[in-house]
Amino acid sequence: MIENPATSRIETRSGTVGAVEHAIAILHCLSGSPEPLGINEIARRIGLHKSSISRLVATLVAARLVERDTASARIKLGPGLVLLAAPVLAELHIKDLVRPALEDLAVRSGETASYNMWDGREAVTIEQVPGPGAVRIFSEPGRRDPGHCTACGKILLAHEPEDVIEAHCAGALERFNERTITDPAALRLELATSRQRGYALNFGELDSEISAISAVSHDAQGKVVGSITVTVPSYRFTQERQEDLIAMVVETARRVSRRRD
Amino acid sequence: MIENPATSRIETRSGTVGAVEHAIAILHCLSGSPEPLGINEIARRIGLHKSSISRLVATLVAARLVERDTASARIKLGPGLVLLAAPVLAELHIKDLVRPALEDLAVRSGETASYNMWDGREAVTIEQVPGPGAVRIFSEPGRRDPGHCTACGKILLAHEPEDVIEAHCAGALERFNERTITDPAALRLELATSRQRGYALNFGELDSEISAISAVSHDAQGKVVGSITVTVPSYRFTQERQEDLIAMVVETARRVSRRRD
DNA sequence: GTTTATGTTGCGTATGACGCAACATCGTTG
DNA sequence: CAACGATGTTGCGTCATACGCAACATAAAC
Repeated sequence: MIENPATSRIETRSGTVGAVEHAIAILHCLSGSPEPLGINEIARRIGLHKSSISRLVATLVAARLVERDTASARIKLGPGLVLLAAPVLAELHIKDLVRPALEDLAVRSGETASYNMWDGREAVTIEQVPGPGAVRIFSEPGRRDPGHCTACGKILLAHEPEDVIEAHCAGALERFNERTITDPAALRLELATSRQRGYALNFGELDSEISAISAVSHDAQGKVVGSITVTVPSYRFTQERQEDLIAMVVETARRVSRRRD
Repeated sequence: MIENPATSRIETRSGTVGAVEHAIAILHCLSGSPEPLGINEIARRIGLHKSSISRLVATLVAARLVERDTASARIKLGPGLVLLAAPVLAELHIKDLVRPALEDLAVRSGETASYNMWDGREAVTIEQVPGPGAVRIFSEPGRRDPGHCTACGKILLAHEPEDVIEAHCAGALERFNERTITDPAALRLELATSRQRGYALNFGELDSEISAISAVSHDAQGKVVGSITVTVPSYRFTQERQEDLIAMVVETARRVSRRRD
């Protein structure tokens, strides 16, 4: 029903409930935006009528999955999500396993360390520990990184099923600078390489001043759940440091992948 | 419209979208259950047909808000919730403000400290730091505590709007032992007292071996967002310790309520 | 004042969400 | 091994309802 270019896409699959898909689209839409959105803005992005969005939002507000910003009356994600996510977070051992590992990594590497997960479209920063240096990379939890031009995005995408990778490569690969990989074939190769060597690199492909290394972590069943990333100012990303940093990232990723719950 | 004891209730309000309410009911249902649930079990609790639940769940699975347990194929909350909650958690300063405060409190009090939020029906443990002692209270994040017989439940409920309090007092107040407050009038008084003195106490009203102290924390706008709780084995909850513990809890709650974002 | 943007609320219609029942799988038990 | 029970998915018809429209409210812009 749509051909709106820059929208959070809706595709009415069968065997699923449309209204709920729309509600979820709203959540993703808000999650993708750094600031609260108005009803009209959401309607524009999703491709539904104002009135429908208004009612859907009212439903989500009642459950506190979203809330209205006190000042602007615009809509943002709400505390109800934290309540629902709490047991999942506990099971993922974010606090007692991932966070200490990130702190350790940040100290040893001297750079910002983060933990990311793949949301089906992009990599999302879940947890982050800034490096000790004066010049440091800063990124808020919730930040989203594209799959074709960031270290965490590439390594997480590389571990998705083949059809997801294919769809992504075939889609629009936005160019951010001359380093960005925009050729589908080149990206396919890059992902395959990253997957088999166990880590992905980013040489300023999104922002030329920022480089990074990322490796995936597994859960007790061996399923990929997230990735450990170190983000480094490009001018510090020298040949000799790369080896050490890669080793640290890979080792940290393995450490948080501990067997057993 | 409720006479079903152990169900996540549905009430079809106007101006909202029914199907989405049902999907949210499923999430709450799963959140309330310590273990994964089958389609039939969910259908029973929500009061919808198997087939409807099946389709709703399929929709939620596609968005990874829920997932199927690898072993049992039953349904539990999924990692997509973590992705959505990440930005909200950051804004609530759980990691950089609440957690350190809890660690400090756990050390100083020698008891388990936790942070809880109200989900509209019960108090939910968001973050928790076990005490240093050999005998310690343990509670998983995601754990839910009733509003009429726990410290965090009482203090959070006491700060809800008047109609919520009234509805709760008028509802079924389950008796767990001889200390549980089951008289509506007594509960109303208890809540009012707790609110005005700034903290709530629990003298083994849920489990006679467990006592607790809890005080609310505010956000930058002064709105109540959660509560700080210390949980103490009842045999250690002596008169002389109470004063000190109360002071610590109240002070910690104020500390995490810092003005400023 | 006029004008533009933004959000909520009846209202009719056609879409689709629900319940039913048949069909698959399993796991269990005699 | 057959027979059973319990569980989950999938057409199918129908009635509820989610959607778009348009009018109304508010508020901001110039």
